[in-house]
Amino acid sequence: MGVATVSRVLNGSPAVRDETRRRVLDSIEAFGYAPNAAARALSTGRSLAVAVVAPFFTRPSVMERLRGVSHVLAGAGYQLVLFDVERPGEEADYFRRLSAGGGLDGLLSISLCPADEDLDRYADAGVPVVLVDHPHDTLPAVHTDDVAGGRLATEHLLDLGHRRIAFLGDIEHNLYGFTSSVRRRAGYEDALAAAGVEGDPALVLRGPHGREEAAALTREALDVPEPPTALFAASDTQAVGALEAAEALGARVPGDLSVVGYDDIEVARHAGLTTVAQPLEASGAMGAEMMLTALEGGQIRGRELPLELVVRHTTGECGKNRGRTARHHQAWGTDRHGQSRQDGMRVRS
Amino acid sequence: MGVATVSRVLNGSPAVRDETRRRVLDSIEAFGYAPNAAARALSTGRSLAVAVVAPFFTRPSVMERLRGVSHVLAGAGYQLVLFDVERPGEEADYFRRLSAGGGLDGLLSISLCPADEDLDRYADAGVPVVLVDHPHDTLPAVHTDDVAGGRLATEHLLDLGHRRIAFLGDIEHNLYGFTSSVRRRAGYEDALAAAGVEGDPALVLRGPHGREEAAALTREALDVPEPPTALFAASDTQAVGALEAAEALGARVPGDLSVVGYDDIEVARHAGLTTVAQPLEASGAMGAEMMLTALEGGQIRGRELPLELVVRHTTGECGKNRGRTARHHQAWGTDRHGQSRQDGMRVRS
DNA sequence: TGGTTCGATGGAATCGGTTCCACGGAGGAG
DNA sequence: CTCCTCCGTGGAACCGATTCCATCGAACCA
Repeated sequence: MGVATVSRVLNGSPAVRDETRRRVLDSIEAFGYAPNAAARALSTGRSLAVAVVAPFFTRPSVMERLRGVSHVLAGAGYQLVLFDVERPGEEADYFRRLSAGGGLDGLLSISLCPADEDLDRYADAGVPVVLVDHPHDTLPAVHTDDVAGGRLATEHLLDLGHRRIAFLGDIEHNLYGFTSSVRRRAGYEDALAAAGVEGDPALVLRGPHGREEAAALTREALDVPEPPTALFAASDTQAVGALEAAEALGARVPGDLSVVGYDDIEVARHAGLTTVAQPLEASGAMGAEMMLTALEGGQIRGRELPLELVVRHTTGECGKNRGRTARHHQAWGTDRHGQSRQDGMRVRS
Repeated sequence: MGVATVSRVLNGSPAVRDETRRRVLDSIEAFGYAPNAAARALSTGRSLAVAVVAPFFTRPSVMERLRGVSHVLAGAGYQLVLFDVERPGEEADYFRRLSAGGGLDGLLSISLCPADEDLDRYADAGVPVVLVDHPHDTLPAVHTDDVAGGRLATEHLLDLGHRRIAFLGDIEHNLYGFTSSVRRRAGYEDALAAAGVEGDPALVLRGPHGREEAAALTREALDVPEPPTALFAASDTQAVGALEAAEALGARVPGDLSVVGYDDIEVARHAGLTTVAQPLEASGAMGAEMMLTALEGGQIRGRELPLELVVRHTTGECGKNRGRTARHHQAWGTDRHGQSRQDGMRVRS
């Protein structure tokens, strides 16, 4: 039994007699032999591992995407190497190091994008790059139409009769390079303009991403003579912060303030939040599928996923002071009235 | 410039003249050279990667532990290879495959434990194994005293005058091999016995882990002539399910039902849940530190982390029908009364 | 000035696979 | 019967690092 034959058996080559194959497998069993992954990687030039870079713990939505990625990669026998971006700027480090021969077969980036310089190096090295939740001109990306999403949310509020609608989002040039908030705001302004509502700069709130920060901004915005009657937050996390602020000020939701979020993360379902839903887990799964195709040498193109407005219990008609205080809406699961809290009415974009 | 010199420069060997080092670095820059990770791994026998196996998405507490692991490993320049256990039994597959030369330097298992057979193979291969959230006789493990935690929670309820105290936990022999629920229940029974309260089998609720399942069990348990006045859940997820059930039946929390959870995951802070807190992120970090020590050839021993009872707003004195309906407590952040919802009173174990 | 030591450097073996290529034997055709 | 083909198998080169060991030169001491 030469090494070549053993290798052929291990790799399922058909050019081995059945009897030989059996003999080899028996010996492998007897010796307790296990192939060395590093040697195989060196020889084949493929490590069967994909790097996944993202701010996993900073943004809950990213976790749900990761779940889809993990499922698909594991199913295909690929290893998932996790690079968590804890602080802004850290991702640049990862991207640089990975482009310098990290030994990974592919790079999947969630909500972030490598610098052009690094992208060139990936291209030179033949390492495919797939983006999830970040549009790109040349790279294959799984994304949604943030502008349409912003419009969808704002139109919903306009339809309910609201005219003083606040926007709550991220700082425009944040250090992570997140850009979705900017586009969602563009959709918000499109919708306002289309409805002939003049935008009020005082109603555009922006700050670092986070529940607390969002709550602080909302408290300020509500504590004025003529507060907004509705608010569109560029993420569910920020929307939840807004709900918290409304509660703190004794404002009823949706009676005094209607709130729409974005993403439909798990907490939105629990909070009964009306929100723009995008398929989070599916986006990760799709990104991973694209990565697999690219790794097999196939051609891939970016894909856009659909958005859906999920109407739950934090939005209502303007002026009707029905509704309870905000905290009443932060209830779990189904209520006694038969209707499920988990799923509200769904409206396709 | 021989290959040996280049290698020495890359590995920071002092046996290189400064001028030579500079010349080598210049050439590396000029050629855009990047070392091959697989070749290095083959040559050194170390891949600088650690496998982390856990049911990440099934249990929120595991995510928080992962965060600690990720931070420490990244800081030490190790790669984190994620193996998510989606379905019971899947972990056995992973453990087997990894023991068969996965090419990883170490194995860190969260809430799960490999079979003895696989452990033997890891030992033979010289691959260190560290357990987090799972006690073990021989393996180094980061764990807490679940029995003491169960006692802590139950004593709190007893101190408040409760006598009919229900326990809500996992099926004893669940397919994942989780055992913490069993030990927490032991602490619960210890505390009852010590207080001279006779246990009632009808008050011991067990089912598959999950919010919905917990809610269903609690609904049944409350819908009897003489329902329990308090409930200790073996996890926050289950406790939240119990809160949901209480709300559905119109039971006030803590007026009609006091609820204590376990873990202190993020949702517990938001729900104002009284719970037994354990340092989740720190447990992951500690496990990773231990792994690093083992990888450097050091000796490591298991460590026990402290528990703490965090009293928030879901527990109150027995018989006092104060309190609002359950949903009132599911509020975010701080309220207007000055006291922070995030942190309740803390009681050391 | 010659010999010795020490530090810097380069050549070559090594890790453990995959795969090209050569070889041997069996079977079919002329 | 001989030749050719084809299939199964084994030897050896190769992937790209690390590292042992030999070599070379300079410095130091006698």
